Formats: sequence, C-alpha cells, structure tokens
Amino acid sequence: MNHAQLRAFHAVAREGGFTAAARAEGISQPTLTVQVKALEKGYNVPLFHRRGRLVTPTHAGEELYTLTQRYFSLERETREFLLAVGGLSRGRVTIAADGPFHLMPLVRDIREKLPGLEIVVSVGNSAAVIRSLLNYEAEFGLLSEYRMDDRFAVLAAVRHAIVLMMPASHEWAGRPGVSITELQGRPMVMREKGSATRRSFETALAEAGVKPEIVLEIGSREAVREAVAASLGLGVVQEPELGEDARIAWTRIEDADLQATELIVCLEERRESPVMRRLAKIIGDAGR
Amino acid sequence: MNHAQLRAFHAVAREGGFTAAARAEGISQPTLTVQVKALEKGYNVPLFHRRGRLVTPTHAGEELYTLTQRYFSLERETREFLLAVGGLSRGRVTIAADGPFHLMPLVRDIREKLPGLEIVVSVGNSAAVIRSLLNYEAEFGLLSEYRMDDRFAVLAAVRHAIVLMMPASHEWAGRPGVSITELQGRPMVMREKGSATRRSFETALAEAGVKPEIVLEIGSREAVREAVAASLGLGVVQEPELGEDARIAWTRIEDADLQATELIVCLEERRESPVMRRLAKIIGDAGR
DNA sequence: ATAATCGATAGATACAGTCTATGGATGGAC
DNA sequence: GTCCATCCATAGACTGTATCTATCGATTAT
Repeated sequence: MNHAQLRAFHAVAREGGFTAAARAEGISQPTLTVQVKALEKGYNVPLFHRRGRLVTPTHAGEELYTLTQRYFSLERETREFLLAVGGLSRGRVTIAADGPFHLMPLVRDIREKLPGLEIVVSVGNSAAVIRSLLNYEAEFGLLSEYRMDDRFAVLAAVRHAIVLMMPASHEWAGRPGVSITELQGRPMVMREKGSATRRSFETALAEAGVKPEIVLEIGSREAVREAVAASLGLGVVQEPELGEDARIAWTRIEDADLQATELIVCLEERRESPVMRRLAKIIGDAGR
Repeated sequence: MNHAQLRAFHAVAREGGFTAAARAEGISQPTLTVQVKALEKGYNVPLFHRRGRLVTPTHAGEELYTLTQRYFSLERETREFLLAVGGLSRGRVTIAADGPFHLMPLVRDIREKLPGLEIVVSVGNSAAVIRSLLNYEAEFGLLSEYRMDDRFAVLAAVRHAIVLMMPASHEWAGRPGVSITELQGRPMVMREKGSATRRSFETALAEAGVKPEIVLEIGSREAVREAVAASLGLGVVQEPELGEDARIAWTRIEDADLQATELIVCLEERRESPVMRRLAKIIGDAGR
C-alpha cells in the first residue's frame, strides 16, 4: 500500500469508474487500473467488482473508502493549513515587550492587516525580552535602544519625547516649555538606574551641567507618577506613558535633545525569513 | 506538499532530530534534510528552529505535527485494515441460501475457523439465491443441484437422504424401512412443483412405476409436516429437515436412490480469487 | 584543544509512477 | 442482429523524484 495506490483507489471509488476517475484526477486511465490492481493484489483483497463496464466496490472496498475519505480529507486539511500559515492568514505571532506602552499600536496594526493571526504578548523587563528572543519563544521584541546588540536586527524604531511631569498645582503648570537649566537644584523623582528614560535624561543633564536634587528613586512608571502627584518632586517620563491624570501637569524641556528610542527587533538570523519580512513590513508601516 | 515530505517532517518532529529520525525510518539523514527543507520552502513556513545541533519545532511545526499524527495514524489504520481483510481475520462474508437447514453447519464452520468474519445470511428461494450471486450481493449460494448452470462453480456438495414421514400413530411407525412399491395408491402430501425434494421423489416414483394418491399440495416444509401430523397422508422430506416432532414418525425408503443434493456454489468468475479459495477450502472441509 | 556528532550540500542513481498505443469486451442504437 | 461507442486491461517506454554516498561546516562535549 502506498500513497499513489490509495489515491487511485479513492478516485475510482468516488467517481464510480476508472475513466471518470482519470478525468477527475487529470491522469490517464491505465495508471488507475495499474495502481488499483496493485493494491488489490498486494493484500489479496478485491476492492471492485468489474462486470462489463460496471465498476462496483466490494464490501471491503466500501469499508476502505470510508477510511480513505477521512485520510484524504485530512490531507486536504493539512495542505490548507500550510497554505494559510504560509500566507499569514492564520498562525501565531509572539511579541515580547519591556513595557505595555509602545505595544498597542503594533498589536492594533497586525490585527488590522492580518486578522487571522493569533497575537501572543509577553511583557517583562529587557532581560526577559532578550531571553525570549534567543529561546525562539518570541518572534519580535520591543527593546530600548541601549540594550541592543548585533544578535538582533532592528525592524523599526520609534522615538518618543521625554517630558517633564509635575503636580497640577505646580508653578510651571501651563507653561509650554521649560529650559533644562531651570531644573538646577529642583527636587526630582527618578526611575531606577536601568531605565532607558533615566539614562537619556541623565545624559542631557550632564551635557548641560545641571544637577537637580534626587529626592526619591522608584522602580516603576506608575510609582513615579504617584510620587509626583503627591508633590514629592518633578519627574520625567516618555510622552506615550503620560496617561490621563488630572493631578498631573506636564511640559516639554525645550533646549535639550530628550528622546528615548524604542526598537522593534527580531533575531538577526531570522530577519531573512519570508514570514518575518512580511511582518517586518507591516511593523515598519506601523512605527512610522 | 507531498507524502514523502510529510513523512519526513513527521519523523523529524517525532524523533526530535534529523539523524534520529533517519535511524528510526531506516533512510539516510540527507533525505530528511532535503524533504523537510522542500516542505518549508514550498509554503514559506519554517517548521523547525535549528540552533546548532538542537532542532525544535516552531509553533507552526507543532500545529502541523498534530495534523500529521492523525494523518499517519489513519494511514496505519488503513494498512492494518487491508492486512486483516486480506488475511480473512476480519471482513464480511455473505451467503444466500434457499433454506435454513443446510446453512447451519456451514455458518458454524466459518465462525470456528475465521472468528473475525461477519457472516451475513439471506434466505430466499432459488431464484433469489441466483440473483444475489449474480448481483455480487452474496459470495456464496446454497442451491439445489438442478438449479445449477455454468455461471456458477461448485465448491461443495452435500447429499441428504429423502425419507418418508408419517403420523406417529401410523401402522408403519417403527419400521426401519419400506419399499417404494408400498406407496402405490397411498395418500400423500406433496411440496410444490419447484421443490428439489419433490423432483427427486417423483423421478424415483416414475422409475418404480408407482403412483400414490396426491391428496394435498402445499408450499412449505412446515406445512407438509403439519398436514402429515394431522394424518392427511404421508410426506417426503430431506432428513436434516425432520426436526423433533413427537407427532411424526419417519422411515427410509429402501429400494430407491432417494437423495437430494445441496450445492455450495460461487460465481464461476470469482472462483480463482484468493479469498474465495481460502473460504472454499474451509467450506469444503465443512461439507464432508 | 581535539574529537565526536549533527545538519547541510552536491552529485549520482535506481525505481516507480505515469504516459501512449492497443486490445478485448460490453452495452446501446438502428 | 450488426455496428459503433465506451470502458477497462495490458504492454512497453520514459521521465521525474526519492533516495543514496561522499563531504563539509558547525557545534558540543571530553
């Protein structure tokens, strides 16, 4: 028993004759005769009654047909699965991100362009993102610029302004911008050392020779916001992370290049995969 | 996608590596590499992560594996079905008989020798038996000798004595045998004209020049027995058809060759089929 | 550092699946 | 009843492909 034999039998059983089956399958009639005969001979099992031009399945043939129906139905299902996955009309894409904020436009864009894809997101810190990528657990990663190395390929970069956050009652509230020098000696609430926002901000401070007073160091964006709302000091945050909080006012820092860059990356070795290229195009369009 | 590609993928996914899969399948490792690669390229779907010597299925690969598991399981099931049917360890055999009496030893023997076979019996008159055989509805037929023609092949013949049946109170009851000449002028109950029993009996009567008095003509074995039990006359019946009836006595007719031959036949064109030959052997052993 | 193991590649080969050509048989049309 | 069309079976030839061996490069373990 082999595939060609089963296929020949199935076609003859389905079409009710060798010639009809040959037409339906687009092959010659002798091929079907030979294959079916080989199948019958191989197991000593007559599968069709041939009386004259009439071809009728034997009982064994009918039973076999119920099996081949399932078999070839499954084969079609498999082929359609591969087509769908190859065409990205179904499948799963996994994204590892170091924070929820820059993720949403990306997810929205993938859902729009490829609605059949299941999107799995895992949010963790930068180390977890890198681990997921190296483990092949995630296809894409959202990472701060400074954590990049040459194992990864950049698909898109999104730059966001870093803005100054203050209590709504603060004297600067309502000002369109402030100078970085004005921050000299001011009380400030800072993120932890590893934060990309803090890194970028400290570089700008150093360049300007400005030293604020660090009154508090806190491990999350939300904690910084709460501390600012409680008037413990000023804070810096990336613009998309601001949210809608009535207790908070914010303004730009005009005379410093204060930006954080968030990268959408994938493993360097996977960059040339066709699926990756198509997804990268969509992602590139998203992170304009 | 073709069968070799799916088989290669399935083996690699199952064994967790190309070399292991090659060992398991008894083929060379490059074959698997080529086939799996062709499958991946054909649909632009990476199926395995290859990092170093570690081979891990992608998500698409895992999904495909669930499909190929079902697929190859069904393929194995199909192969086992064909093996079983070819070895007669399962399947169906259909027998058409012109009466229930000679059937039972045959059915018992088939059940003993080939316990996996489903035995389907259809009982009808001779014409129905012949029709079933010609329609391929039945593989075997039980027929009276005189209905045979050369479209059929005789697999076995069972000869049964035709005996004389009388009421238990009859004067002959208890006699070991009677002469056919003693039937001259005796009241008798007969089966219908087409009956093999009647045919054989009338031939014997004609040869002996004996003429009984036909008092009743009735269309079934059971009806003949009832008529005899009611003392309407004597009856003739094949020995296996006698049954256990306290109202009835019987004896042989000594000086006449009174036998009916029941044939087990199949279609001439099917006689050489291997399945038929094996069944015919069993049937031949049965009808000793 | 070295050996062993694993997967990838290239080139060659044998077989199997398929084709065309043809024959034989059956069933329908007139 | 005869002729024609249709269908399945057979024979022989061919093409493609699944497979092999030989070899390389890379990674892991000793």
